[in-house]
Amino acid sequence: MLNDESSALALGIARKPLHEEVAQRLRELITEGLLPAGSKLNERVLCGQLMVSRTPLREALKLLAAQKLIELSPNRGASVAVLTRADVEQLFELMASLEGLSGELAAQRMSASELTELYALHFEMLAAHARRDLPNYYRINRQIHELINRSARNQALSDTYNSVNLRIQNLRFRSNFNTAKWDAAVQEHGLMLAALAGRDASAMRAVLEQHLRHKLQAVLDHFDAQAQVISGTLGGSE
Amino acid sequence: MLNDESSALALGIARKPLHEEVAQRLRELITEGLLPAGSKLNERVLCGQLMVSRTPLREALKLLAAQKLIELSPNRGASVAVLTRADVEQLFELMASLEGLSGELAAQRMSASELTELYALHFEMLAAHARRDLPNYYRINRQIHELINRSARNQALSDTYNSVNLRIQNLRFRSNFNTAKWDAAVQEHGLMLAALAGRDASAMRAVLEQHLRHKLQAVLDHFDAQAQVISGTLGGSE
DNA sequence: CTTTGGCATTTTGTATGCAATAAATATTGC
DNA sequence: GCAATATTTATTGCATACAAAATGCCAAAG
Repeated sequence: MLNDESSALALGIARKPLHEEVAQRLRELITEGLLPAGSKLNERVLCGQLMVSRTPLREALKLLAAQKLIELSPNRGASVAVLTRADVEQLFELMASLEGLSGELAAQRMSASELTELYALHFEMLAAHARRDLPNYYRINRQIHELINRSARNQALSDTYNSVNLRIQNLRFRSNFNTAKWDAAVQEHGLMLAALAGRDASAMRAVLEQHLRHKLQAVLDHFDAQAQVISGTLGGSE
Repeated sequence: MLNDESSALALGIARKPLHEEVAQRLRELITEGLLPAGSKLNERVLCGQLMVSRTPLREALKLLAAQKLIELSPNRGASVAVLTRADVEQLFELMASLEGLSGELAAQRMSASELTELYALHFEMLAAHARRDLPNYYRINRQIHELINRSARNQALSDTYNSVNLRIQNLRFRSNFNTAKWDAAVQEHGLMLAALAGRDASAMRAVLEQHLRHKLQAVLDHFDAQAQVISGTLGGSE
């Protein structure tokens, strides 16, 4: 009854399982912030909004819970995962190591054509930076890190990286981003390219780990500022 | 930090969701080798064996698929994940980095009492080694690595470590284990303790990464030997 | 006024039924 | 006899019904 044929407009082949589509959509809603951290996920309501029955929805929720994007309490349903300050620090600590390994391996394994493509992306990024075009900067930045990841030639690493990245992605978007930090980040990207071109694996690791440390600092600054705002809401002038 | 499992004995009436129990049981069956790699998982059959209906079973399967322990093909069901040689190399490459980070952090953060406990476990392990008691050696060895992990004070790291470890655990159990390699492993454990006692984070990382490289070699030797056996089955004497 | 016990409602957990897809088998044409 | 196709069978995907648990409400006792 709820099976809508209008969405199956493809050539009949390659239809993804419904629970995967649901999971993907929910992931988007969470990382985009439309489902804020801590918000409760009522099954019946979500079924209505996503136009699916409870079975695929519940299967999707199990998936997201395994990725720690949501939390499931027995008999009390699901809610979007909330990250404490400690969680953020730990996730970035892990992420720094993963990026470090990724960069190290990429320095050893990246092909010439990949390096060429990376240079192209780098200059695109410089352009976005010069224009102070933040959305494009983020987009290209992500492409660069994806390319480095691919060049590391380690699927398990990429999967793990992406999984951790999902959990902190919404924070990264919302972090403090003053000009000084931005300039520093761009400069670090220059060092990354130099390390990769020189096949200097340890230098690459060092640059990426520092890159992540700086990013953590920006995120934590924003985190603390938010906490300040929330705790000061009662006394604040609104 | 109290998790769901550890607090289960609080008031006696904490029943775990069925899909979690099913997932745990299936995980055991896979890592123990009772469900060998590549074997097909028929839902109806498993329902009969585990005495549950299809709904919690399917939810459990989604969980295991997210952890890459099984693979789901649309409309064709689930099968236990098969690791290629490349998969094994990549998983160990990642694992080495995770263990390295874990050890590095543990060297900085391990408490005195944890270090004491680690020494105790170490000597127990030496005893098992002296007796050539492999099962106990494995058990204590695992406890040691768990303690190091706990001492790293990073839940996200521990979770990731455990997730990756699950995928290669069955291989580790079945790897080549001649006396020379065993002795070398025990010696490396001695170096680990020295590094931890001396709070030498980088030494700790180095030891653990080498430890994993050696383990990979043992696993790959066994992997290749198995491949040899399988490809030679036709010409072998039956 | 607070607290406690029980009822009603809501929400989650599990089982089952039906439809759709893929695999296996039988059948027909050559 | 073989290949291509129709038909049967088995298995997964999805929806829904029913059961169990939790939440909220309200009244009654202290």
